[in-house]
Formats: sequence, C-alpha cells, structure tokens
Amino acid sequence: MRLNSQRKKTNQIADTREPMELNELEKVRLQKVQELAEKGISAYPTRSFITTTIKDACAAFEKAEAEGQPSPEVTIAGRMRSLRVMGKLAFTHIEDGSGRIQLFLRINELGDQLQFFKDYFDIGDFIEAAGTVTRTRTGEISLQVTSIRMLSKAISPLPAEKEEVVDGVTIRHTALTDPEIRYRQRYADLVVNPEVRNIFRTRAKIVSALREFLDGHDFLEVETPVLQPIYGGAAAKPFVTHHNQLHQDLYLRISFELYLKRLLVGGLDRVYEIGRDFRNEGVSFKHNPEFTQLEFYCAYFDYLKVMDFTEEMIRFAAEKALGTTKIKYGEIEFDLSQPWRRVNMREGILEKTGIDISKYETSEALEAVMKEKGIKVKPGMQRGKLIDQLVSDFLEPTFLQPTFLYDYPWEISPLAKRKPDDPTTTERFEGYLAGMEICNAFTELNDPIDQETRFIEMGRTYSEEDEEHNPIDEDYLRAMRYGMPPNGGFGMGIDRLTMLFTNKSTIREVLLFPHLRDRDQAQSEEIE
RNA sequence: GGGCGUAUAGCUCAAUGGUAGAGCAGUGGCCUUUUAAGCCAUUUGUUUUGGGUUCGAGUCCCAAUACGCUCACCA
Repeated sequence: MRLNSQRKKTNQIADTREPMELNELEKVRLQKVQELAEKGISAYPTRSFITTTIKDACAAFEKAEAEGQPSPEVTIAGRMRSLRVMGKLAFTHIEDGSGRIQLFLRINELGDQLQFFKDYFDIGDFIEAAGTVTRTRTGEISLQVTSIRMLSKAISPLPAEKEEVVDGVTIRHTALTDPEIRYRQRYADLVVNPEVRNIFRTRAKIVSALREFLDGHDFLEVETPVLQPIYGGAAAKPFVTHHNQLHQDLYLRISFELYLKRLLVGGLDRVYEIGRDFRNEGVSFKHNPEFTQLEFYCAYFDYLKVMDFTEEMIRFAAEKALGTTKIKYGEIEFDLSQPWRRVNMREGILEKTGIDISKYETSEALEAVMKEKGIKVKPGMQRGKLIDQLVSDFLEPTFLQPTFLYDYPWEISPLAKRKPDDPTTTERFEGYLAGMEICNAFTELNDPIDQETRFIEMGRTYSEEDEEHNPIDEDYLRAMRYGMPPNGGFGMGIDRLTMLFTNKSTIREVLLFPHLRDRDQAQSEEIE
C-alpha cells in the first residue's frame, strides 16, 4: 500500500508525458541542432578523436618551447566556457577534466568553418578542435585551430558565468548561487562553480586516506547488510521497507556495529566498513537522512588504544587529503599534529556546573540538583539523558580544540563495557573537533550475560511504540555466547569530517546530492 | 514540528501602493590578438501558487509550497 502510493506520487507515466516545454534560448539552440542535421552533421556524434588532454597539450607545448622544438599538433576536446567573436577571428575557452585552454580561431586557417562555428557553436557545448599549440600576443597558451567539430550540443544554457581575474584574484560577476538550484541541479553547480568540484576531490582523498591507514594496520574491509530484519547499534528511528516475494519487512541499517562484531566472533580480528547509514530523523546542518560512516573493530584494543589510534588516523587523513594538519574551520583553528585534550565526563561536568553526577544515582536526584542550579530540564528524562543534556549544554561548546570526552554513563551506552572499578560507567569516548561531535568509540561489551541484561533493561526504558526501541537481536547474543575477543570499536561520520576539512558550515555542501523535499510529491498530494 | 527570513527575465539583482527595469546571456549588424572584448540595434516576464484589502498590488494582509537561518529532535 505504502509503496504503491509512493510510486504514484513520484513517477510519471511515460505515455502521458507532454514533451518538455523549452524556453526561447533553448528553442534557438534546438533549432541549431535541427539545422545541423539537415546539413548531415550530427550534434551528438558517436566518437571523438582527441589525441591528448588539455593539461598534457599545454605541458607538451611548454616543453617544446623550452627546447626550441616545433609546437605540437594536437586534437583536444572540452566544454566551451567563454566566447569572444570579432569578425574574422574568434576566441573561446574550452575546459575538460584536466584544465582549460583558449582556442584561437582565424579565418586564415579555418575558412568557411569560421562562419560555421559562429552560426552553430554556443557556450556550454562540448567541442573538438585540432590545431597547433601557440601563444597569442598576450602570451596565453592557445590552440591555433585548423578544424573544429561539434561533440555534444547543449540545449539548455548554463547558468551564466563571467569571470575576471584582477591581480590574481578571480572575481565572478554572475554565478549560480541559489542553494536550492545548486543542490537540486548539482550537475550545473559543478560545471559553473569549480570550487565545488574540489570539495568532492578532497572528500575522495579523505576516504582513500582512511582506507590506506586501516589497510596498513592489517584491517580487512568488509561489507555487511544494508537491509536488515532487525536494526540496532544506535538509538535512531529506522526507515522501513518490504521484500515482496519473502513477505518480509526490512529495515535500512542505522549502524554497522552488530554485524561487524559478529565477524570478530568469526575470527576476523580487525575489520572495518565504510558505507551508508540511514536514520529516519530530523534534517539539519549536520544531519542528512543518509550519511557515510566509518566503523572499525579491533580485537585486543581497549578504548585508550582506540583514542591513540584515532589521533593518528585523523592526522594521517588530514596530511593526505589537505597536505597539512593545521585546520581552519570558520574562526576556529586547530592542529591535528598535537595530542587531543582528554576530559573525563564526571570531572568535566563537575568543573563546569559544580554537579558531581556520581553523587546522584537516580534520575530524580539528578533532575532535582539540575533544577536547583537553574538548568532547564524536561520532566521525566532518564538519568542518562540528563547527563547527555549537561554535556551538550556545558561541555560540547567548549570543545573547540580536538578533545576526547570519556567515561560515559552506562544507561546511554548499552554496547560498551563497564569500567572494572565502576559498573555505572562505561569505557566510552566521543571525539570533538570545532565543537562538533565527530566520532564515538568504546571498549566493546563482550560479556553475553551482561549484554542480555542490558538489552532487557533498555527494553524497559522505552515504550513499545517508541521507534528508538530496538528489538533484541537474539542472533547477536548467540554470536557473543560463542566467545567474542575483547575489542575496541569506533565510528566516525565521514560527512562531518569532510565539513571540517573543507571548511563548510552545512552537511549539504559535502554531499553531492543532499536530501531535499520532493516538489512534485507535494503537488500530487494536493491533487489526491 | 516551532520561530525568523527569502521567492521578480535563462543568471545576478533593481523597482515610494500608480506603465516591471538594468547588467550579463540570447538575436541581428560592424570588427583579424581577445580574455567581464568593444560599438550599434533588439527580444525576453502567469513578479512561486491561491485568496483578500484597494479605484489600482511586485509592493499591504491571509494561506500554501520550496529554500535559508535557528530551535526542537538526534547514544
């Protein structure tokens, strides 16, 4: 039922679809496509005959120039990004994935083809040009074009981009700035705003640096199910889906944790996974419904070893992705080559609020003292949640420099091992950079009896309807009963790390296709 | 979900309640070293949508939608 109604909303039936309405500019360009076809020229030919990339063509020219050799003859291709036509000559810049070069078109070399170019070629088109690389009078490396071909005609004009370089600073006179269009039409954003492409190059470098680091420490990269019959490993509401043939409801995973730790039982001592988690919750500048997570588990590590390892890994990622460990995030600067501050949660809260949480063992007692101190509390919160609130109100905002906050109350850490000398506290830490929570780790609970007790306890604290109420994963308990090595586990949001490394204030900037409301759906819902 | 803000030409933006404009892009013309090329001419609008107030609404009011900021939610 649910799926049917969704399908109705989002998919247009193909045979009832009207042809796309084109604006005047698009009609003019479509007309050019048709006129070319009448001449027997395809605006979308099947093959290109390039001999090199733009970057390599420029490099070859500079080498030949330095050695006094003749200029290279090349065939290159790219998207037209600027156009200046003047009578019997024209200049245009084309851009491929490697770079940008100016084309210099003269009637002397091109003859009739110059008029052909002026009649049918527009900014945004992909074109192929053959010729000799030279310098123009102003010294700019340019291709002196002897023949030119259309490779792919752009019907829709790109959002206009005009650039001027003054004293080495690029001034963009008009650009695509509306965030809604930028995210909905990311392809246009990427074409017109080159710095956006760099965000995703950096992101890719971060991910491959993390892989390199973990692979180098003998970790095995694995893949575990995204579709899960039982969700768990985090307190979050899941997305629900359905397998038709099996008549089975399935959840999109909210974490990888329970599957990865099953692998430790199986003898894979060091495992990690980089992949997508899905949480059916609010969207904000640091929350997207699907996000990329790194989790690793390492046998015979405890949370202190994980802390050291985390420092090393994030420093490595910064060096590889940015070439520096010094990060500037807005007004905040920090250096990842330095050890992180380590703050004990009880001591941290005591210092900031004067409340010693170890002296208030029930939620009632803690709530009372918080009220006494003038802290606003929602009535009926559990002790763990109250402590969580103290952390986010009084500690988190102070963690601008790299900080580990450690030793969390057991109530909000059902998968973490208790401290040997204090069963109300677990060996857990979260890492903070620039005030933002970036990772979460603990000495993993491997005692199947304690784990079972905690699952049952957790069940009591949530009502049946509460979607954060995880069903007990009996198979996970069975796995643990076979014996799980002591181990340290770790989870980190790749999107947030990318935000920090690229100095972006919203998660949407570091996601190629961030989740946005569906406009068509809103309209068809009204019709229904 | 709550609060605040924004929505005008393909793009970036103007317009005191009184004929909806500019630059760029487009189209036509001139132009053999330009790079925001230049010069001349010229086209482009359901002012997001639906109501209301008014002689008259892009502008004021109400509602809807989307986006932004923010709060809530978020181990």
